[in-house]
Amino acid sequence: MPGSVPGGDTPPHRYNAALAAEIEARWQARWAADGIYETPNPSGQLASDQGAGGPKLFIMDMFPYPSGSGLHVGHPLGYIATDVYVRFKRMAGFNVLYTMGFDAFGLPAEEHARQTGQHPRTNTEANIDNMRRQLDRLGLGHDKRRGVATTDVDYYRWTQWIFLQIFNSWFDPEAGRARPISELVDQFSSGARQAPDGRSFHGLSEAEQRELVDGHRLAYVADAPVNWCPALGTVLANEEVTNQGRSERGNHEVFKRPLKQWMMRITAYADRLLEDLDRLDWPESVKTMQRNWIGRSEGAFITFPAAGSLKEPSSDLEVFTTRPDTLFGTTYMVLAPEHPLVEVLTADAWPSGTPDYWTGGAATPSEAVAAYRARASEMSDADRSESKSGVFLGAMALVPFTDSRVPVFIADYVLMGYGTGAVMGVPGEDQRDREFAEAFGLPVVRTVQPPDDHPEDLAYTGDGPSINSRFLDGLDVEGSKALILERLEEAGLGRPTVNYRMRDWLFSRQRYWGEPIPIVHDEHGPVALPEDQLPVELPELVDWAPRALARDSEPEPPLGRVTEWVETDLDLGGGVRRYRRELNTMPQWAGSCWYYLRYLDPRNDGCLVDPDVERYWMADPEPEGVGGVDLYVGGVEHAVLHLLYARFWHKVLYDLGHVSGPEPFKRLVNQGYIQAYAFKDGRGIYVPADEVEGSLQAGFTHEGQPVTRELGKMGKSLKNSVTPDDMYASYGADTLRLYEMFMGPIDQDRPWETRSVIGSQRVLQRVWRNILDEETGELRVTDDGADDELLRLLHRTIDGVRSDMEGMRFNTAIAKLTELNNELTRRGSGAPRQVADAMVRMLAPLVPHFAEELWHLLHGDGAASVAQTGFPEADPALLVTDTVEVPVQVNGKVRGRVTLAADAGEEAAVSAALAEPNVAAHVGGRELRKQLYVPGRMIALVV
RNA sequence: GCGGACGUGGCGGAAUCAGGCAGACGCGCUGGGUUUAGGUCCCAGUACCCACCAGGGUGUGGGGGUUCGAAUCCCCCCGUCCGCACCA
Repeated sequence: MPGSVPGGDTPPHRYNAALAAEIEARWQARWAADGIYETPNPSGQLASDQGAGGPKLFIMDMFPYPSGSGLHVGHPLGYIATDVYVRFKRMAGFNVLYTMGFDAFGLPAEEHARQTGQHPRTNTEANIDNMRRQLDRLGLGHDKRRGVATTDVDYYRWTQWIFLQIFNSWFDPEAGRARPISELVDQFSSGARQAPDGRSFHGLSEAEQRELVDGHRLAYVADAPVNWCPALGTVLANEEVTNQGRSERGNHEVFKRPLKQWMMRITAYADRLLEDLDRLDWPESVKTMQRNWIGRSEGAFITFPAAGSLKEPSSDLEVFTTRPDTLFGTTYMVLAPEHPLVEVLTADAWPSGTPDYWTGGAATPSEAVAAYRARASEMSDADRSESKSGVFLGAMALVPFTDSRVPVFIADYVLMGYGTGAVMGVPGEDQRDREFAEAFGLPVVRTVQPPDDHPEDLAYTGDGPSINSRFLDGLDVEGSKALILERLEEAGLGRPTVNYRMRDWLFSRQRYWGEPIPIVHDEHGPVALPEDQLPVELPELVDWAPRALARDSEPEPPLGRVTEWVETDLDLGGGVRRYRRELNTMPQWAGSCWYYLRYLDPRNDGCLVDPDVERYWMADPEPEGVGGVDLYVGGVEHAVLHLLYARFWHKVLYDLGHVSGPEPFKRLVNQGYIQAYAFKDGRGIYVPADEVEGSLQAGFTHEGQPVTRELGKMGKSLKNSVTPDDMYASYGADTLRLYEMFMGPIDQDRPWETRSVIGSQRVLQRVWRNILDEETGELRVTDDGADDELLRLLHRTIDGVRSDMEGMRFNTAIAKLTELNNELTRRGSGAPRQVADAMVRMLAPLVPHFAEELWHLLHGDGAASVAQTGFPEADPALLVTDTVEVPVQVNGKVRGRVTLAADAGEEAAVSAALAEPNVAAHVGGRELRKQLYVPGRMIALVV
């Protein structure tokens, strides 16, 4: 334990873990008592008598889930970074809103409840307390009054309120935005908008009217195939299912199951979610992930009349394609195995001449289809991609504008969830179709002339003149697309369309520990509760007994067990009636979709946020700006889910006039992960990393046995966690903060090395010693002014640290401060007061307790907090120098340095360079072919 | 396969935005000092090779190019990490 040796000869006033602990506790208590991190609102309950000074800034971390297992040193990395930045900005004169809440609904608390019988709220609150304790020790400058937990009834009341806003809205495609559902009802009612089948709205029954209107809502109930995860006892959003078809949480099996579920119409916002990405200051990787997730592609729907072996003559096939120009290269069609037309199209018997390998060896098409479907449902997605498979339906389809009849197959390379679940097979122009055609002996017709060097056996996807395409021949891809679409539209057989990979957001969960959905049901469907009946509080639920979570079980919302709660008598307008409550709860993402808004006005019980307060913090100063949180820091794992859902909700609230800008998060930074070495023994079992001995050269051992080293995520499973509590005990919170910020750029992953932490403590010890005598505790600062050289170094440091802090390059800011302090150390005497003063203020954002202690030693106990002083400003006059030392290159190699007047011209610079002996030796009297002087940077000579 | 990011000492990283002294700062390591000892703390050295020094040569994954000058800009290749992945 460095610095904590008892009874040694450690000087009594050395800065070590014990002293740090005392300083940190003392200042944290004082800061809390003085409320120095409380940020005023412009009006309302959190306004200040002094008013809100300086330009506003809203800085946020992604709020954590209060896990029961505690923190490791990787967790606070982002929090420390935002805290340093916030403190810097406050000292630079900004009114900064900075706080933290908890995303506290979720599965783990409910699982814990099932195991222990303890109410999830008890467990959740205990976890929050523990996490607060660990985080408070870091000295983060949060405005504690503003922290919220999504599980607070006063909070989820507003989550439910937002749900009602969404439920009570529809997306008007002409206006391109959400509007109140009442305006849609008015349109139907007045006849301005026709019901789809041309009937008058007033001619519809109540049930029909409700169904029509409900079908337009942004939150709606749909009977759709959903991801049912029996092991978790709930359905999951597409976003929560991995590519392997398993649950992201826990890696459990997930099954497709048709169910009535709440959906959110996020697809209506697909284009706006895509377009506005261009206006955000976000990492390019995150924008790319969102673009890929939305998956916009322009193409066309084309109708292929079914031909032959028809049970129903009208069962035409509609496909989606991005390449309508290749229509005449269609030599077959494929439906997804689950496609609803499969039953209709499947022939009674194989047409004569059907090859055996088209039948899957079955006696009839129906048997082949049944067998293929059964096989496909058992195969994992990974197995599927191995090779192309499928079976013939015995049916044919007609290619538009031709007499060409092509066979119809089902195959699992066509997905029901994308486009129409049916494709036209064009093996000449699509490599997947090519592979299928080869497997099934289907003809290949090229419709675009490939270049001469294009391999014969590959599809050609590039541009070129159309061939074998009738009236398209000779046109390029672009021209062919335009003409074929024109002809298809004339013929009523096709139209341009935009297709998205993104689907609507599946919003309901069969869980207890989530926000109740504020809906009741009557015989016609869902009815919104009026706002004055919010919150709908979670009923107490005592029955935590686990249910059988068998593979073939049905989703069962736990709230259904609270029978006296389920049935409720309400007067929603037409007198008291009996309603049945909605039993599903919201997904964990709901609470995190809008918490940044509640930070602004956490105690307001009249609205979710006061409009005046919202505008102050969220409106963009630039007229073209998107507004929102000025800086949002969090892990890249939320690139799609949380950040997409929050943007969607924010846009709905924007359309309805509740917020002032279209985007919630103007600037996003992803902090890197802290990795740690993990060690495996000979059996491949991880051993506790802190018990391993040895080195890379000598080899690593655990209890005498050799172990192998690898780098991985810090955590329990790799037995390589290091906790902040360990670091507080060994070094103190300020050293931990300094080390984490010094390790590297904020957005980069980096390996944790406990043995390196000592370096950051040494830096602080040396600063301490330059200001204070370790033996006596007396100040060592001198009242002599700093000499010119030191003063210039100080101001260069201020200039550099300021711009590094501004750019969140804390590692280089720390390096510059270390250099300044090393210079003081080199000089040996005490630091001149003005230098000590500036250095302490520059350190204050990084090591707030340490700096506060020194600040008060320098200025007396009655002084204001260093956090409330200004950040030092560089004197421009001290940044320019009279003379500069410039390297001299001869033929591209540095051969010497000369000192020049700062304003020296090229001739003076070159003659000074030639006078330098080593330069002269390399020039060797030869004639200069070229000379140039980049003022202050470089003299280059060419001979 | 497609898309993105990246590649610098034994290690983390700096210089990359704007081409201009590569290796700031820290860890580790080596030597020395303090200390009864270990640890702590302090001082010096530390890219590689040659050299007593002065100095010279090589060097930023590899190859090529632009330039007086390239870690930085351009092209090709190799490698690592991340995301997507039969999306019609």
